[in-house]
Amino acid sequence: MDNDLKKNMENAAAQMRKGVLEFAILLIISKKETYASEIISSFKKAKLTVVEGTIYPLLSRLKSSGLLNYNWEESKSGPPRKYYTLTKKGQQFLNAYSQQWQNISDTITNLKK
Amino acid sequence: MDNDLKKNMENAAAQMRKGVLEFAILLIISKKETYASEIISSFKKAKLTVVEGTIYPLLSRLKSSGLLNYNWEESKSGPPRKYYTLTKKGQQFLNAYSQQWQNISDTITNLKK
DNA sequence: TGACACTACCTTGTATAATAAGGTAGTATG
DNA sequence: CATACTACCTTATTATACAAGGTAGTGTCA
Repeated sequence: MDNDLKKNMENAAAQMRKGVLEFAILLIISKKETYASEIISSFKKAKLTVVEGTIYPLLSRLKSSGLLNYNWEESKSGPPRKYYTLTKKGQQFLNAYSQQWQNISDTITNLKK
Repeated sequence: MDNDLKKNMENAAAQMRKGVLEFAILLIISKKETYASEIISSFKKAKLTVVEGTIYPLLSRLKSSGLLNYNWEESKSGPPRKYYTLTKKGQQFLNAYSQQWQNISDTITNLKK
């Protein structure tokens, strides 16, 4: 069925997103401190769907691994937000991630030839 | 601990590999028909470690999803090999994968700015 | 010919993690 | 004060990478 193919492809896309998710989040936070809901919106704009059930546990993981910190900040239009920032360790980690990304990206480029 | 950081980074690298694994395998097979052990060697050369326990189930999955076919061929130096080829559906799938890759790759590039 | 190395296949059990679904609570607004 | 909206978080399910271990064909050489 064509539907089958479609479903498989969505699944495949999801697979790929996963791998870069953590990297992308660290990248985003390194640019400016931000909170979960805003991150989700950013991804949506970039056409990379990420849902709440994915991002909250992930941010918690990164926090308890010492890559992120957060502080509560009041919002003028809704409940308070957890603004995340990169720790020094998080920064080191992001650098390592960048290299990994480069390596994988090069590998794919080579395979395509 | 520094060791902790190291372990985390290896883990991160693994995460990233996962996402592109299926795509990379389809790419490799699209270039020339090949068998599991040879694919593992290819990855090793590209510094993307992949082990048997990963690749055999994955190839089976791709086969039963109709993306791959295989045929047994005798070897002059060892047991017979399962040579895999892309089906038409596999080819379509690979094309979709390529677009996905492009999208994600572009997104990362943008986030880096 | 029989022991060992090598290549190639495959399976089982475990751990991790993304996702779907559903829940709590603060703030704003008519 | 009811409703909408935003933002947080948790639980149960499912998928799957990997470590470890197993089977079997072929080659080598003493």
